[in-house]
Amino acid sequence: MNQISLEDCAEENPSLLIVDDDTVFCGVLAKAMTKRGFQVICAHSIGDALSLCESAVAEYAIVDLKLSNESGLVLVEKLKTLDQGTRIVMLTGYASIATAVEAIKLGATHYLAKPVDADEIMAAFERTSGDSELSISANPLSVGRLEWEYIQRILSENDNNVSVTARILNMHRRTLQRKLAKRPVRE
Amino acid sequence: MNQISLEDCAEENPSLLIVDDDTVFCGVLAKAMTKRGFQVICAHSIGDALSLCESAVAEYAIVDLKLSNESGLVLVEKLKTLDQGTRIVMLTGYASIATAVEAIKLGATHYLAKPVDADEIMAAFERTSGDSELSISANPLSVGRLEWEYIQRILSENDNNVSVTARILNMHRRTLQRKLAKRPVRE
DNA sequence: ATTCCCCTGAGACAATTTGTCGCATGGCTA
DNA sequence: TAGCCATGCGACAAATTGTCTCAGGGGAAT
Repeated sequence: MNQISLEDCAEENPSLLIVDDDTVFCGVLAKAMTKRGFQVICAHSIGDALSLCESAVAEYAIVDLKLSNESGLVLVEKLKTLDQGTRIVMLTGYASIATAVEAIKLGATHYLAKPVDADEIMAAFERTSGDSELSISANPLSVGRLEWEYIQRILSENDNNVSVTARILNMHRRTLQRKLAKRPVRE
Repeated sequence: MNQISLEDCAEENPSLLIVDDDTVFCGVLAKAMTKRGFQVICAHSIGDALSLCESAVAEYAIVDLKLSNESGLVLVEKLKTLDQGTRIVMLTGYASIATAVEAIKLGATHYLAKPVDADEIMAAFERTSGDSELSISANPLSVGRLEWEYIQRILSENDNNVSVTARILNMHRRTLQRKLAKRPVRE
């Protein structure tokens, strides 16, 4: 595939903030993005990220949804507050429609499910709403996937409280814990 | 639990546009929403919906993603162009993260996967970004119940062919057989 | 009529997933 | 500090699934 370039940018080397608690992943991605012309900085927690942004807010950001016990969503919100123009791509291994909706509403530019490669992230940064012809998938979600999406939705509607969600869903907390620990069903 | 009310609205009966090519679903939903105080109008295609909006744009809208061979996404875009204030909930039996992201970027207020009930839609209209405090989840379906509803839908969409449905749902035919043999109850 | 092909119901048994309990930790509040 | 609740996680039994297999029942093409 062809590389998507950011040559059009006024800046020579746009700044990019990568926030993920997985240091290995962070490193790999940092390298790939540096090669694509970004000036990369990494952070592994919301606190780290914010202090790094004190001096200057990054123009681009890649934020993981699940940061240890914090939610990347709050970081998205804060980054957007600091600078409306920041383009943020949310990344996660536990993708769900519920969190995707939240992320976009909070101002994320795009939302991608891991695994992703650097080119996909580049494309996500470039994307503007409506410019893609989305073919509507003809096949419904698998039951496993449906369950995952539903659980994520109820969970987010209940402030991520596992115990409450388990009670509402009429399932055992232990079971919910185990389901949440797994990756969403491959589609 | 307690019903979510829209009493706060200036209007006595806010107008609601429902767009779905499934006339049966449309009818059922229209009835449910009327009971909840909306002045409901139904449309079964983008063209219908737009001509209905010529005189006055609805304050609320429920749009199905898959309208025959059209995409509900373009309708979302148009409705938002006509009136930025319209609150739109996107609905679909073919949910995906990609379309959810697109819908929100185009201005939809929320995005829900079928099956849903009227109370969930009410909650979606109420919901504002990031704010999960007023989570007044009515009485969501239990996961078991959700699965049952979903299976029934896919099954009927496939002419009650158990084998085909099992493949689509990515589950074993034997398992589907067993689930179908059980009572639909379990709330 | 016979052969394919696909659907269906159902038994049996192993592989997984859940239901339950229990326990330790940590935050919040009276 | 005690009481309450949420959370993570180990352990083991109970229940559900995954697999395989067999025995029909149409329908369509030969």
